[in-house]
Amino acid sequence: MADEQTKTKLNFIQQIIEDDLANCLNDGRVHTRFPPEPNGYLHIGHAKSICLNFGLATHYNGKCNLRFDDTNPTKEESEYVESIKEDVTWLGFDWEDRLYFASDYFQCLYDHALTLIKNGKAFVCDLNLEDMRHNRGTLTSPGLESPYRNRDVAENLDLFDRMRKGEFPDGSRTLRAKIDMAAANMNMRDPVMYRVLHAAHHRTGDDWCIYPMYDWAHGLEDSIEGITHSICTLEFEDHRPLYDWFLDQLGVHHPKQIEFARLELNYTVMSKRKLLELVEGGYVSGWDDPRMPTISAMRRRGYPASAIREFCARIGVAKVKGVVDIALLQHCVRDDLNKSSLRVMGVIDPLKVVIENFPQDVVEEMDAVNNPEDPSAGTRKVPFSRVLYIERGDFMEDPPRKFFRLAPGREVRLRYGYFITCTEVIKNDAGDVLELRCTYDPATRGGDSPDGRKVKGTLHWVSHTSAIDAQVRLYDHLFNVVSPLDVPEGGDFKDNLNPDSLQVLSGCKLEPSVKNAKPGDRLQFERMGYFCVDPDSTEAQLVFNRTLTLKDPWAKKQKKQG
RNA sequence: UGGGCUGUGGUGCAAUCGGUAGCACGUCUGACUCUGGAUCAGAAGGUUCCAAGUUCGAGUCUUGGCAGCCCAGCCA
Repeated sequence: MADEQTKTKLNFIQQIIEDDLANCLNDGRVHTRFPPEPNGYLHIGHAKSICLNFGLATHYNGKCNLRFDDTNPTKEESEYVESIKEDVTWLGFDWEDRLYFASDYFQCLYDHALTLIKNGKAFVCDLNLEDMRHNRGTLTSPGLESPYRNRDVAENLDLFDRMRKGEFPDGSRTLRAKIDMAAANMNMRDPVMYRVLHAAHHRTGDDWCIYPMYDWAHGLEDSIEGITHSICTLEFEDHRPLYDWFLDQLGVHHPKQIEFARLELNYTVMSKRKLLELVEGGYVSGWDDPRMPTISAMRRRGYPASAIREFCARIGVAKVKGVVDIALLQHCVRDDLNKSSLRVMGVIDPLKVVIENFPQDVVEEMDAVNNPEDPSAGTRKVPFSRVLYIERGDFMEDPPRKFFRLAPGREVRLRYGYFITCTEVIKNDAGDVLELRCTYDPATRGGDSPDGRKVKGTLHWVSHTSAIDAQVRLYDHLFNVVSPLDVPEGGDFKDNLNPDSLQVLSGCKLEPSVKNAKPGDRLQFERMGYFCVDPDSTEAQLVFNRTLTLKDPWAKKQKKQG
């Protein structure tokens, strides 16, 4: 697989790694990991982390583990584990035989906790949630030490053992690290290491009724796996001293944690909690609704993995929190698809055209180029006949200046077909255009005029004789504002949902060559954009998602003028 | 009236030992074209958060401010 990271200059993480390498740290080893919690589907922000961690590993000839951080059984499910594995693989990365789970380490973590207790560095606390909160103090004032803080080792050992055996109800007791209730860093104020939780775990079932907290588990997991560089997001900067403390107390392998800014994209939200809310509230059809910023949604929509990787390489890595313009992602997708997509003609909003001087029962086979960017893609035949369809938007009865397409009395080219001239407009009583009558110039077969005559417009079209009916789903931003989370007092981010983000069109007409398209296949419908066959397709009807439109200055101008 | 982190064109990133700000996306012009695509050529856009200092020279160093983000879950 192409290593996009080699193309760019060193980012600050690579600089740190190269310094470490130069100093012979970790025997020259580079070992990273991608540690998702299986409580939701992966999104484009995770793709950044995945590309970073796996990319760094391949770049430095190291390894990258996939480890599920499943320390909270109340939120985690196997469905998420499976989707995450699928997404990482689809993105093009391989954890080989290094698939791990935090739950694999529960016993090990427990034993380490025993060590801390024996060394007087951890204690069982009987404070309830409210009292503990109260005793924690505030950002500007120190906390109060727990009255249970100085229990002796034997009692702590006994109580912790009984916690594990299930003698105490949820929330009644915790195991806490004994650090410093007056620390300016809140994370150091005797943090909870274990809580009692009588909940079934997706992998360990009912084996445990106490579960380790993230802060206790995470750094140790990295240590156990021999991770050299623990790359995580900015909000864990203040947690680093705590991980350092645990690791130093235990005297175990000590990875170096490096924090970077997570990806934010405009016109969308990136929090798993909010995405879950959209899914559960039925605002979208599921985690893979093509409007979602999830990897599975992008895959379904037709974004190539290579385009996502390229995007992740281009946005760079830094500690500055920012918001990337979704236009950059779209640019990467277009750039990728432009080179790789086979072209085909499809009319999304059909308008019937009758070529009056074209013979009744003749069907001609026209030669069409499959991909002008790639001659090796070859050509195909497209049927042309007396009755065909063009895009409704390609005709205007009373066109404005600079409208290059069809209008009464005007001549345009049908791509790979003939020049046609509109001679008559047939309307119903309401004035809606029902069909167009045209004539064609037989001398322009294939789309070139022997007399050198030029036309301004070239239209795509589909022959009525062999058109395939399809459903096409058009998408726009899920939210209609740049920053969906910016809401007035009392507002909700869902108020910013774009009511027109999905448009479903049926009766679209496609050229016969797409007949055997399979879910996941990507095509360009000439002039209309890139499309991808949706899994909802049936024998009876193909369903296409529009991945993206082509760049369209005309449409943009129209939109600007309202 | 705590701690941590961060401030470079609209946006995202660059700028080796301090050497006079560059790339990409976006925007706007043209050219070309059997996709109003692609491609090509060009333009606009920056007191590098502010101030003082060191220096021949500061985005880079020093000091002092200011602003933004994160932290008070038995979530991760």
